Amino acid sequence: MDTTVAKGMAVLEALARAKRPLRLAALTEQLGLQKSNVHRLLSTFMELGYVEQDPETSRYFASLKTWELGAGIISTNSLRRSVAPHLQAMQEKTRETVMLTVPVDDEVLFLDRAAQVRALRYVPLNGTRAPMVFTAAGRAILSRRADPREAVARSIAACPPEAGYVLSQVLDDLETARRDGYANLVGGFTPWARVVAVALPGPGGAPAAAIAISGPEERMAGDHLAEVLDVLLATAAEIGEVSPT
Amino acid sequence: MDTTVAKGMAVLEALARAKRPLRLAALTEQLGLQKSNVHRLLSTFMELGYVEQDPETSRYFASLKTWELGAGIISTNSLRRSVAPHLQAMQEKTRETVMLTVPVDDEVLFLDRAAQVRALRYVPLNGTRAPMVFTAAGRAILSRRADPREAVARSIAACPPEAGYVLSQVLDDLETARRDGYANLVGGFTPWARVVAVALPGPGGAPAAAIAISGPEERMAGDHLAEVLDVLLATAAEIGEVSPT
DNA sequence: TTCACCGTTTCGCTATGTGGAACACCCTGC
DNA sequence: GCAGGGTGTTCCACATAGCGAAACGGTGAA
Repeated sequence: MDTTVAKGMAVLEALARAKRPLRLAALTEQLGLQKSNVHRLLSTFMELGYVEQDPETSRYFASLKTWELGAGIISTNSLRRSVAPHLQAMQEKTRETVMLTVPVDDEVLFLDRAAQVRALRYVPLNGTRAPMVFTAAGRAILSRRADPREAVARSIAACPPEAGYVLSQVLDDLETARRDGYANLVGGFTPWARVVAVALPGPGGAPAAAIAISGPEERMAGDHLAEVLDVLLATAAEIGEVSPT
Repeated sequence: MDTTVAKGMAVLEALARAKRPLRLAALTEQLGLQKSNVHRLLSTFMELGYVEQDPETSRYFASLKTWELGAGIISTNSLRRSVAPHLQAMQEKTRETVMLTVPVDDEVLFLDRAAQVRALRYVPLNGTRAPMVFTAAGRAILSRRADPREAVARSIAACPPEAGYVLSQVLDDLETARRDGYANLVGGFTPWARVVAVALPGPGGAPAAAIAISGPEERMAGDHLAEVLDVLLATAAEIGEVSPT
């Protein structure tokens, strides 16, 4: 284990997560490292171009080069590339917001989305995470897992207590989702919306991703909801098996 | 200078840039490092979650966690956030592809774009770089610099020789762009397109970004081109000064 | 079977990063 | 105006953490 690299990545992560430039002191405290240590790491990153410093406030922030790093990955991500056109098609057919997510250790990660421009701000940004049971996509994935009990319990613990999720109830919901072939959630991570989602199997059959369609609760009902579900399930069948990387 | 971190970032960068998982041997050769050294760095990154290994081929690739790192940055990038709505408006008015770029050491970095779905694949991906003089956006920025001669020369050297750019000619073009208030380029980084671009001033007046509109050469002419230019210049005026971070 | 190449592991050496402390520079409030 | 606490930055002796040559074990081709 290369501790210097680990510390460095912790610094970069902290800067990337922060909404605004950070003081050196804030970083050292947050990371529990030595002042001089953090300072040298920051100097190194600045020399490499990954971090910049506001000359006035001498606060540090991650540069666009750090963004480039990730942008290169997502552009070659085979899952996103293969599903993207289907997302577009679904969006055009339903006129609702559609999303692609993948499971990452008890959370779902929002990978891609397609939406009308005006609706974009109501959708989680690409790169955000949410507890699995807090989203329809996560529930669709869990409902396809062999033994989700443990993961569900951990995931519930990660949800805000106001959600009031209890294990038995969520497990029942998952069973329903399993039978129906899709998950249906209202009042989760996007409180204003009803979201329906279906898991995409990876090689071996285990769920490797999920596609979801989201809309205002009052609109996601009746005939329109039925139509949305048709599109969702048909698209999932069309995509078939995906490769998780 | 923290050499371990520098080596680590070089490894991550190589993995992120690669289109497919890389062999250990390929990495060591490409980076000129020791086999065991690269191996330990990779192990560290795997432990941290930034790198994964294909269990069958034992090839290494950067994980989605690496993408998350950058995704966090761009979502809070004030330049992109403030310009994005203007990009959308320009796209809707002109029906052409519009882009936002920033200069990064003699290159332009594509930050954001708005396009009709079908046209998306003809546009550089977010996160791509191109030599400044090879793009209209870069030329718009250079034309607003006090003394671009040196940067222009370096940038020409970075262009493919087939482009056949010569210093005096490019400097003339820049002078024209300076007079007109916009750059106009055909046959550059996107060979099939005519691109017009205008620089956005940062605090202090130095150009800090550029917005560009791109379309097929035959369509970007006559009245339509005039209209496109109107929209471009009006939007730039509307945006005014931007903050470079 | 042999050979060549690959990823992985080991281990002694020393170069390298460590962290405590001192420094220089604001501010702010007495 | 001057002491005080707060910055970010620099310094340096020490020991540890990373280095790299070499050996190992597995796989596939000749």
